[in-house]
Amino acid sequence: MSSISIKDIAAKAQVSTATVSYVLNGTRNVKQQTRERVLQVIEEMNYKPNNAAQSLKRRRTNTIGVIAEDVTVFNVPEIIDGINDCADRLDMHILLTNLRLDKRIGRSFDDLDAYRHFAENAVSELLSKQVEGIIYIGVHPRDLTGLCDTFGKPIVYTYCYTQNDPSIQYDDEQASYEAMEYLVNKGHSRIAIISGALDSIPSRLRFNGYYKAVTEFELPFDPLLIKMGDWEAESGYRTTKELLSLAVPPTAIMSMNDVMAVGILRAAHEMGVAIPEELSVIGFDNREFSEYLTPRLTTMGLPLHEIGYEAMEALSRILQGEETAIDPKPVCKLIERDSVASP
Amino acid sequence: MSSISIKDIAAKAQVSTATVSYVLNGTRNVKQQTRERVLQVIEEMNYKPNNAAQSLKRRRTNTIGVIAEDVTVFNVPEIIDGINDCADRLDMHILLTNLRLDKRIGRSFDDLDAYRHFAENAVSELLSKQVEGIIYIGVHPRDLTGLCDTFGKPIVYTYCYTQNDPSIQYDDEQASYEAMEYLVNKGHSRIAIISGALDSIPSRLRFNGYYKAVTEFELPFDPLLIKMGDWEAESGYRTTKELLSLAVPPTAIMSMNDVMAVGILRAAHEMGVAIPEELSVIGFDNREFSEYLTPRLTTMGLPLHEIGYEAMEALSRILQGEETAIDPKPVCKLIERDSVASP
DNA sequence: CTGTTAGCGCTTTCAC
DNA sequence: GTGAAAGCGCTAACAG
Repeated sequence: MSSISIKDIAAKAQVSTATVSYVLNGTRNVKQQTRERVLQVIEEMNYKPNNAAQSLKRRRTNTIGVIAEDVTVFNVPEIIDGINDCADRLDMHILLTNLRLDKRIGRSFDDLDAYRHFAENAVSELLSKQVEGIIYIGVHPRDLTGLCDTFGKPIVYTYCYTQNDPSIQYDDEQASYEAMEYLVNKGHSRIAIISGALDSIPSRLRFNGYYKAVTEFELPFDPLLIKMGDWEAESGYRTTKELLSLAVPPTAIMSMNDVMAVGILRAAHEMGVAIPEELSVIGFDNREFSEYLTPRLTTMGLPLHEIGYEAMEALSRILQGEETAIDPKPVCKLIERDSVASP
Repeated sequence: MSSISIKDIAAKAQVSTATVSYVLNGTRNVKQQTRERVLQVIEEMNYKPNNAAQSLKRRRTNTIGVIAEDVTVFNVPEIIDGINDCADRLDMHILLTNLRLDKRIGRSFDDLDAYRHFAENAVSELLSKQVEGIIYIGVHPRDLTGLCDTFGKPIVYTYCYTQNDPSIQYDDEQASYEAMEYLVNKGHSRIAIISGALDSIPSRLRFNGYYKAVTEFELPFDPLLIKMGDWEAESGYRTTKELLSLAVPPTAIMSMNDVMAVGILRAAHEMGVAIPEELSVIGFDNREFSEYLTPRLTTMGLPLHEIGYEAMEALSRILQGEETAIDPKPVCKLIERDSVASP
């Protein structure tokens, strides 16, 4: 604890503590000469106002809490970065809590009870630290209704949602549709899709985009081209083998994530099918590894930075008591690389 | 600001604020019945003690600051996770500051002046928030001496260092040596190495390990097997083409990072050299993508979680005033996958 | 076993 | 243009 306080500054500069406070905050006019003297003493003594005392007195902290389900999961750091970006601009401060869910409970996301405890503790601690609002970052898009109570403090969810609170999510359906549109424009019509786990929201939404594209572009609809994966590479591998063994195989495959696309690449390689010459592949997520694959994977990039930024902005607006204008959902952006060609 | 305070609880429970404080902190014996009444009121009113007031009074925050140069760089999240892990055990709290260096100044790491400003601000803010110490996480191992002054507060650096402060770093030389040892045990003796940028510390250290292995295992020393890369995939690609064109090409290549290993794989593929049958490859860093390459890359994994954990522990010991026992450096761990075979 | 009260470091009203 | 002093919410010494 830097034991040097406003009193020390006041004494050394031969003014009252009030005056020191005034020059510090610019709350009132202070004679030029006095101000300079104070400033100099502050500088000399490396004085830093005690933020706890300030908050206590001001009854404001200008701080919001961020609860991250797990900072080591791929989507989280970039979202945090977006929040920081916006918070810096708004001169807001961030208190980050890492729930460490992946390490602590593994993948049992659906069992709210398994981690309610952690979430409640995090909220409680943040509230105790007088945050003015909270942003909750999920590791997987899902319904978190009833996870925890914030006792009236505003909360914004991102990369997940609840039925009662505001949340910022990117547009999965549009992304899926746009990926299809890209493939169609390249000349494909026999396009297969490999889904993620069926009980997941992004899977459902991305299916919607797929069907919408199939309908709008009047593509031949063939149920054989629809495969159920589980987000893991192995499922991409297995289903691709099936797909390529079809009497009339697809000319393109859209994978609901990049990891399964790895399996697609592997299966095609083994079967001597050249990508993109004989088979186009498009992934989802723009994971870091996607550009290191051979061929470099074309994929839908998630607007992670943007949803973080928007979440912060939304929370800030709520704190200002502004009308919650419903912004358009941030959209995914296609990253064109080398795994797609015309058939 | 949850306007409900200890006074409200005291009034409703018909005791003094002191008593409330005592039951809250267990600082003194309170009659069972009284305690229960107080606890119940607290529960009912969702009372959370104001942490700012507590800190002010206690003159302790139990909080340390963490300055991350950039949370979106691959090594940082896992280090943060390690810090969290240890902090949870020690019942310490973390204030995380993200400098966003990668986005703000790009890769000009060596120009301290370009970001001194950001670092100083971060320290200043943290000090103002009464942190008891600081951990600084770099995005690249390098000398940061003179970056910023912490005015006497203890600071521990990790994934970077200064000449005057404690720092936690993993053992690069040992890792490089061990990778070589692994290759030698597999039967290789003509082992090439592709370095990172020459002005970087890890490059130098990893060279040391290489030379040490060459000497100890009495490998034939051939300068032609030593290639200068720059950490990027392209340099791995280029140098591998040179290596494979040698009169007597190497049977194994050790790459100083996984990204350059991608270039190696690509070059070998183009030249029709099978990995691992005709050429073994070992990478460095265990980046997420390394297991998605074909073949899955064998690589040296960095003990990121561990250095975070150790940094927290070291700082804690310093705060306790304990002797700074010099711990052994955390060591890298070989991740055996499919890119290495016997020649 | 419980209460009274000073005071942590700061901001801000009121007075001059 | 400046200062005195109250009080933010809490803890802990002191008193009973």
